[in-house]
Amino acid sequence: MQISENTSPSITRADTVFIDLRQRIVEGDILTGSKLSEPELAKYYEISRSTLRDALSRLEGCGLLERKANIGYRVVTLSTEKLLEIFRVRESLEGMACRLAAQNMTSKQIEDLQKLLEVHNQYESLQQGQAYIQEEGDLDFHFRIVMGSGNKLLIRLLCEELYYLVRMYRYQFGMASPRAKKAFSEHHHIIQAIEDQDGELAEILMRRHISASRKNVEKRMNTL
Amino acid sequence: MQISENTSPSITRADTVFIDLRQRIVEGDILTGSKLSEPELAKYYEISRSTLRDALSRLEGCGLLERKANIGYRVVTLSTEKLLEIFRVRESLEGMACRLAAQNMTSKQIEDLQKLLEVHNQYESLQQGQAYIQEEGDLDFHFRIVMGSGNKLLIRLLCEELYYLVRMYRYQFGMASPRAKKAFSEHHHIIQAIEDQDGELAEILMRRHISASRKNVEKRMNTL
DNA sequence: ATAGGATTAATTGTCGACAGTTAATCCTTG
DNA sequence: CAAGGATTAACTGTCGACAATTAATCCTAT
Repeated sequence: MQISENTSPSITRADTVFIDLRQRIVEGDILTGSKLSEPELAKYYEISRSTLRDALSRLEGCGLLERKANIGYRVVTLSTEKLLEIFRVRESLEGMACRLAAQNMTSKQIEDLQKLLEVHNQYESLQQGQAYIQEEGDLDFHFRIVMGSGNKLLIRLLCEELYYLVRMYRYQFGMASPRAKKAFSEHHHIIQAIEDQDGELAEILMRRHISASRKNVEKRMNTL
Repeated sequence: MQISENTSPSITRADTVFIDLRQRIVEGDILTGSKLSEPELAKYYEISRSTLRDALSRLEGCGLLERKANIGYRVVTLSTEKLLEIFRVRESLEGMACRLAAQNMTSKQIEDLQKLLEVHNQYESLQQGQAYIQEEGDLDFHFRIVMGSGNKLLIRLLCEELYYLVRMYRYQFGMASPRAKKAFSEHHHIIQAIEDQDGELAEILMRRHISASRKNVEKRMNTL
């Protein structure tokens, strides 16, 4: 007898190490560009190298590690150029996600999204300029829209891969954007377009929203 | 003394198995949805399970295999729904790639692309309706534009991951499109926009080009 | 003293074996 | 004879060890 379609959540040692390493890399606990010593890490986690390598190969699949034959794994290096590349990809993918979300999101999902934004608004009025919470909230917003697209490939590419890189940049580059107020208003307009089931407009607004962030980084880059 | 920035091409056993398995999966030699037996495959390639698992984990990163804990790897199953999802992602990503290509491609790259199209044209006039060569040529065209974007993240996502899935669908679904002539003319228009460095138009044309293919599949799906 | 090369150490790639989990087989029972 | 459960077999997860490659150290020679 089949119980359900449940994806057996049997957790393995490699899984837990994978998740822990991912967080340490994203938060900069393991330094950008640093080489990972397999014996050292295996000892740290008290696991064998085989298990560790299983976790490492998955991190490579997420784009957080790079590997060279006979040399080993390194944490990816961060650069403004790469960050701009990420913005371009996000602009296109999230634009599409937003278009699809406008077609596919249920009214309950939209309602939840609106509530989320109200919560963020309160935080914002409480702690003016507190970039951290705000930025995390921003990613929550984008996350939900991607989920709302219903496109599993989009969800995998963005939520399970690219967003970890994005969070890595925010942790380590300190993306305290001066666009806080504007960004909030843009979020509201995006939700409105989704509520109106206007996919075309929703895509345009999302692309502008992300494009503006990119230009903001470009501008700051040029003033340095 | 450093010789160069050369990415040491030291090939490993896992590399060769990875490449060979990828081809066998794409071409359907290993059946869609089938479970991979690690002992069996290791015996086939005359390698240990460790080495094999290294190759398998990389194939999972490419989206060609799926893995469940304590159960193993399976070849991804193909479906029309998934194919449509791929088209949506391609539409957005390749649209952006085309926009960037219009800004960044050198005149020599553009020239080569035009020559490629001429070659395809000759093939087409020679062998009317020979879908195979034509479809491969189509992917060549798209491949070069993505490369021309200069965005390494885009290149990785499309050329090193998604395009293998696309080729897999073409091999196994037999995507003999009735759009041959139209597609050729669309390619010409796209190149023209790139040559004019009109990124905005180039993106629109590429998106329409891919969207038309998607609609073609949707139409055929509804008639079944 | 330094540059170059040989030797040593350390790290990654690969292997085979055992442990834990899942699937298959067989037996029992209603 | 079918259904359920216990037993067996097979497979994946994990481990430690050896081989091949890379990095570090030391020695030699100019």
